Amino acid sequence: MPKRKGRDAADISAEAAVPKGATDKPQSRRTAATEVKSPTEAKSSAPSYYLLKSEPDEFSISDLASRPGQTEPWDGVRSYQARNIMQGMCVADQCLFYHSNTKQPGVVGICEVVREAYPDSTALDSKSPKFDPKSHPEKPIWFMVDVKLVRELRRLVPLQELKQHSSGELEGMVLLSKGRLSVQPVTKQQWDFILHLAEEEPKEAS
DNA sequence: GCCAACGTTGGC
DNA sequence: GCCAACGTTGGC
Repeated sequence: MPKRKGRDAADISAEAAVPKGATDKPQSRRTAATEVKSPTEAKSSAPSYYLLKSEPDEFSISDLASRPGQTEPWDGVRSYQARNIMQGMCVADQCLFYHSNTKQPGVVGICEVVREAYPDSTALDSKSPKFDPKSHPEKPIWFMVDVKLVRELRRLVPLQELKQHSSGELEGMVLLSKGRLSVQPVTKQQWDFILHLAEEEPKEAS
């Protein structure tokens, strides 16, 4: 049952929707990824990396851990930018699970894409708080992917700590510049660095 | 197609 | 709970 992940921008009102061309075609796979892959590499190679935000009051990493198969649709995304990025996701792509809008915002775990973008059922369900009357089964506007827990991190890596590296290893990280985007690409370098931080002892802020 | 007003996200 | 940042809307 739908719970919303992340609160994405705004209920989009009536004709707001559907920037033309945006709607029906999941853009070619991989375009949203951070690194452009060579044609030979394009299909079945290294995963791409992302960050997914969720408010833990709505859906936390432990909620994911307790789901059957530790798998859950990432529904409720209502921002075109975020949706477009999500539509670029492929099975086996890796995602940081980020807790937002909470006392201790930060990265808490890793999950992976186990099903690529398909229509978001909460947008089609008139009883859902995330219902969007403009989305139709034949012509859905909003999409979700299924994600499966890979593991929880050894410790929460706080946003505050990530910011300390904003002009170093994490320079250019989308989280640090586009705070509001709830589905974001992450580079492999950023990914590796954050996982590395997660293995360290917590350092107190200075 | 620019851009001011508006509304929301999300850190603090 | 405040409010800055920023995405979206809609007038022109």
